[in-house]
Amino acid sequence: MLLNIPVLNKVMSVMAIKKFDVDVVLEQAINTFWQYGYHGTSMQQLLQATGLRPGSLYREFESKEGLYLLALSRYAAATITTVNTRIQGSSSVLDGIKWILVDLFEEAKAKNYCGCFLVKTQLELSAHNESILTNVSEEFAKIEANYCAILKTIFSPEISLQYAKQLMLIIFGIRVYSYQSEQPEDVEEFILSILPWLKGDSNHNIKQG
Amino acid sequence: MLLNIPVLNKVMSVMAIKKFDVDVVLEQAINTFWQYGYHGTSMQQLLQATGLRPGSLYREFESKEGLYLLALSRYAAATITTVNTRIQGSSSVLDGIKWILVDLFEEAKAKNYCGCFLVKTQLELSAHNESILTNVSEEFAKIEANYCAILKTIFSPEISLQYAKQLMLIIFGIRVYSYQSEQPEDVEEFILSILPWLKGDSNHNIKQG
DNA sequence: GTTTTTTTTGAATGAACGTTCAAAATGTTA
DNA sequence: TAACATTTTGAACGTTCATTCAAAAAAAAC
Repeated sequence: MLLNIPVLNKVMSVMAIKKFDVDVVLEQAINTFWQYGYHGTSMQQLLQATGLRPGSLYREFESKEGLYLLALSRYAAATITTVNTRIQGSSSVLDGIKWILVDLFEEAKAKNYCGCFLVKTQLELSAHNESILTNVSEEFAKIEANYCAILKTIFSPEISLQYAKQLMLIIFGIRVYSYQSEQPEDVEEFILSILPWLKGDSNHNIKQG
Repeated sequence: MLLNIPVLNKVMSVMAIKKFDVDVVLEQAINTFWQYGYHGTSMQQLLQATGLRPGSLYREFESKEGLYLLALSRYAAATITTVNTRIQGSSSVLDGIKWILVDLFEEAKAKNYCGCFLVKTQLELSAHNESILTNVSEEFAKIEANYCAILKTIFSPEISLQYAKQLMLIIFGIRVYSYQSEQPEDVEEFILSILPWLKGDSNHNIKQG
């Protein structure tokens, strides 16, 4: 007897099977929107990128905006996952954060560098679309809170709040500065000169200290 | 006898007088593009904002892109002017720079905060329009060079280059971070914690020192 | 195998887009 | 005032936009 898992049950009993994979389509939509922006991407482009026909796309995502919102939240979730994976894979929290920042600079060397999808959305739609923008703000808040929680494992709550704010600002800075061709010669040194507490070699900021 | 100033001469002898002031129109175009972006602004909006008719606008600026390019370079020029005015009006170079940064945070409290027109252009059109983008890159280079020249009056050339890069990155950071509602409690302290050399109370970085 | 349910198709829709240009208006010259 | 030069007007152009929906196809149910 089959388990009565709702999704599974639905697939195996009532629904006709879809030809396309929603996850794949969303990934393709992210890449297109990320590169060209909301107003800069036409439905034509999205249809070509996803291989869907208008009817299928609209049945699944309701509208261009609906598709954008889903793409955006998926991107945001992936961002936090990437951060946490980096931290867990590092020998220390501070080392992990440092590498996240170095990675951002490295990412910028790619031929089709796109910056940050969330930042681009924030700037492009700040005067336009409220429903998308509240989503972006929430995602930024989540990301900052995530950094804060990470920092709290080694710093006091007050210091963690302060450093998380610094981190967000620096990340935004890197995301925009990276469009310019000339990067600092020694990226790591550059980062440490702005965020000296990443060195972790002084102990005057250690938690409860 | 009238002086033979070319522009004046042209106006008073050959040309029929225009009803609109190009400077004013450009200012209105800047505000519209700045707020809604290139793709997010329609010619309809521009016609309404400037009060011009299609024919007049196209005769003067050739195209939407032509108008955008002029608006952009005008904005960039104003940016550098603002910076230099601030520096000249301050008791010291470092104080001037500090106030420029504080001003950026203050600016963000305005109801219709628009961020930086150049940054928005860079992000929106990075995958689209080359002719506009090369302009943006050049303007950023000019702004960084201007900061560098200012810093060279008190620091060594090497240090000035390094600090100018830091400044640009932090300014980009502020420009994006400011969209978020919660600013640091003490903005000045926040700035000094990221760019401690702005304090100017240590002398280990002084020019030729 | 027939019925029922769901998905896909893709031509068609009306609206909005950036742009044009002949005609009218305006200002200048003689 | 007549002839000329320049600017303004605004309806109209062809294109592209996001979106729709009746019909066809496909899968599931019985």
